[in-house]
Amino acid sequence: MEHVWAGQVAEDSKSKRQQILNAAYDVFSRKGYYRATVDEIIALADTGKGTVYNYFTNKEQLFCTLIQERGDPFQRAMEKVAASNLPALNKIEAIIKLTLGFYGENADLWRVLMHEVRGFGCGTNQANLSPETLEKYQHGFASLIGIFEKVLAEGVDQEILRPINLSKVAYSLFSVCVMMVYQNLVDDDIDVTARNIASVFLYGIARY
Amino acid sequence: MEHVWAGQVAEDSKSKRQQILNAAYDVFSRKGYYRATVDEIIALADTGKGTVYNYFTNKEQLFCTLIQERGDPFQRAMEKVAASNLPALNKIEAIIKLTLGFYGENADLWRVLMHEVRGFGCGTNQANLSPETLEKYQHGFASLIGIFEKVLAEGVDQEILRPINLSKVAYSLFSVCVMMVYQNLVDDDIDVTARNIASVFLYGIARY
Amino acid sequence: MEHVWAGQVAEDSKSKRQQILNAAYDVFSRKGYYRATVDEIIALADTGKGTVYNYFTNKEQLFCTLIQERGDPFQRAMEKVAASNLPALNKIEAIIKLTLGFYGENADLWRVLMHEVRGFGCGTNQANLSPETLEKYQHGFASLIGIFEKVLAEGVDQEILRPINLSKVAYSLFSVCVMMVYQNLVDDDIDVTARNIASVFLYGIARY
Amino acid sequence: MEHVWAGQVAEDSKSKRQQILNAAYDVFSRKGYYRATVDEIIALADTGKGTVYNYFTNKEQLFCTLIQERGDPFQRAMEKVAASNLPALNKIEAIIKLTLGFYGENADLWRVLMHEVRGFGCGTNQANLSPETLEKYQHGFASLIGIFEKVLAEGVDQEILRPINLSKVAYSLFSVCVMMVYQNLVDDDIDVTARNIASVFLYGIARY
DNA sequence: GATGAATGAGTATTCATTCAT
DNA sequence: TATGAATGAATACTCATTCAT
Repeated sequence: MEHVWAGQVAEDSKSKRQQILNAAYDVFSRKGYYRATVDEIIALADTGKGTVYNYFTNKEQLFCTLIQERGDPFQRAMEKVAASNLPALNKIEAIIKLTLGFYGENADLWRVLMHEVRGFGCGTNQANLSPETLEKYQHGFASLIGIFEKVLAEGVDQEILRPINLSKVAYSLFSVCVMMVYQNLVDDDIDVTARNIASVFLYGIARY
Repeated sequence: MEHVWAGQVAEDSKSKRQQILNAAYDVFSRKGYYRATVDEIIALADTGKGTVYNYFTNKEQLFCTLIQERGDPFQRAMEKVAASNLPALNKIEAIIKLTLGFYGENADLWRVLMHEVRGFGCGTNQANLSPETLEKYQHGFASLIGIFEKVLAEGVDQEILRPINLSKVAYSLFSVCVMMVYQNLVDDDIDVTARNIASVFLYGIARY
Repeated sequence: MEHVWAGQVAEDSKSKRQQILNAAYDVFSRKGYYRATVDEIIALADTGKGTVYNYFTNKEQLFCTLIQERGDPFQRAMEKVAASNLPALNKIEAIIKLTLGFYGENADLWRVLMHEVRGFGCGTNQANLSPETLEKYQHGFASLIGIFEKVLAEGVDQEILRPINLSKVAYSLFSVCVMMVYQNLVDDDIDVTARNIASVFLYGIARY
Repeated sequence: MEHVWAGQVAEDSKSKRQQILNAAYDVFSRKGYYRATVDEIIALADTGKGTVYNYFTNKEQLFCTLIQERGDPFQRAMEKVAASNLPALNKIEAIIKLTLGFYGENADLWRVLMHEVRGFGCGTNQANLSPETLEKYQHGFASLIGIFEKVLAEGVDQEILRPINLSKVAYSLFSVCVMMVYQNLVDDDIDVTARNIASVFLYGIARY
């Protein structure tokens, strides 16, 4: 696409893949999986159509790569917090904060993902994505919730929290985080929002 | 239409239109708006293609009819509870219960609706549905949340609840209800789940 | 459609056909043959869809009936003038006048007809109308031109006109009449326009 | 695209796009705009359906391209004659000849165009083509007639022609040309026909 | 590697016509 | 006779994917 000097070419060939990923992020976020077209992606990435298929076997695999590259660091960060030796309550606040931060940054793309993986991991799917892909993300989602559960379990073990249904509360906490993000209800200072969420879940909204 | 015995007539009068609506419910629920094809709907409804367009002007209008016919009674039921003179806490539990019940019954279709109306009412849309339709449902969603807020506000006024950010808590409560439904975490006895959700929000999960 | 007294019914059943024809005239004129829909016609005629097919076997046959009912009187009027014993020049002016008048009144519908009968009667058709229908109108058109020729021939025989190619001049005269109508170049007093057209053809536009 | 010998290249560079245009010319000419189907065009052009939409945005735009590519040279040729310094009478004959030639070669397609642009530029349209397209061609038609008028005006100015209604005669001349073509009344030697037409208009058909 | 021309399966929608009442 | 619900063939257009250069 560029008839320039060699150095440029080398850089270009390295960045082609990234250019495509960046463009794909943009387009998938704005249009959703189905309405995103390869044509729009290449226009934005300034590449040829074939190039996409050199790096990615599929529209689907392109999408998955995107998800993975962005999601993995988050997953690892969450696991790191869970494995740390912070006090239980601090851990709870920390994972809330991480979750708010991550979804805040990736709101649009993850909204798309969530729809494609229909209903946060359940059901009778016959979606746009292949069954294998679907399963993968459902699994990933489950392990994310697992982290919430694990942290909550610590609180229960340490008798800081009442004996609760871990799974339900984990899902609830997660859903509230996501909802706050999607409704633009997260304060400029994420810490504040995280603390508020934690506060509601810990102490409730009733007087006394 | 048929000079047969009453039972038949009753079935027939619902006939084509209802058959189509039922089939559409099924297909939209399983496939989402975009992937749902009119062809599949008519195959399931056992009608000709033209028949769909006799009763509905559009794929979109078919979808909207579906949503409206199911959603309106729910909305009204919610408003009725809000307008009742139950004690504030009972109202809260009641709207939670209604919400769990409604989403439990319409889980799949409302999942689809929520995706199309992107992220529960926000954002940079370029969806499958027309802007007008979109706006309508965003408005409907907002008024649903409004009911949660109103009921919570009563609790605050009556000094049963602490002074909270009504909007945030309303969204939170709603999101938890929906999440419970979508994760199949609702007990056979909805009352139990409703009470548990209320309990967590009111008194928190911390000991003391 | 009306639950009225018998007399009315009798009138209605007679007028249904006419109502449909009137509506059809309107719709075909405005939309052309292809874009005219039976639905629009019945809406205008205030009849049921089936009724159209009681009186007319086809959309095509409905159109043809329309053409015939309007065209036949014109054809006969033309023939009458041709058979009259007016002086040749007066005959020419008379058929010009008749033509201007007829096309003026039926401009839109005849525009449609002319298109369907592609190119005033020639060629490699594969039109909307059936071959038989086509042929019929091409024949009708030919006999119309024939009348022009016949009248011109009289002029030549009587040595009022130079020896000309009758056919060419006939077609020319006709085309000018139609063009005047379609371009709204016909004066309020048709006689004036007819005389002008005759004048140009008879004496030319050159000085001397 | 092909590293082959020149002849091949020439053919190929015209290749798909031109194949489609040729096929489209054929089909539009035979079927008219509405009945011409993209399926038939691609069958004739021996291409895939998508290919058509790579080169043309629309069925309409395909049609317009066809018209433009053929019509523009004619329009320019006419303007050139009008701007030349031939004697007025020769100009008249020349534009008649050009018109006969052009419509002779493009009879079928222009018949279609004329119908779509309803009645040579008038009226209550609700056509198949978009309003913009329509307007464009109505304008093009008007400017064609304008050339006739201009040339006639010269004759009047030079007192070769009587003071006539330029517009009416212009339309008349044009309509006669077109009619001659559509009725296959043009002689093998176009000059002859052109001279005859001019002769009738200039000197009339009456003796003396 | 990079490209983009070519492809065709897939989809919403229209509308003349039928036929049971 | 009048009706209109039901029908399905027909049609423009989209877009992921391939492959020759």
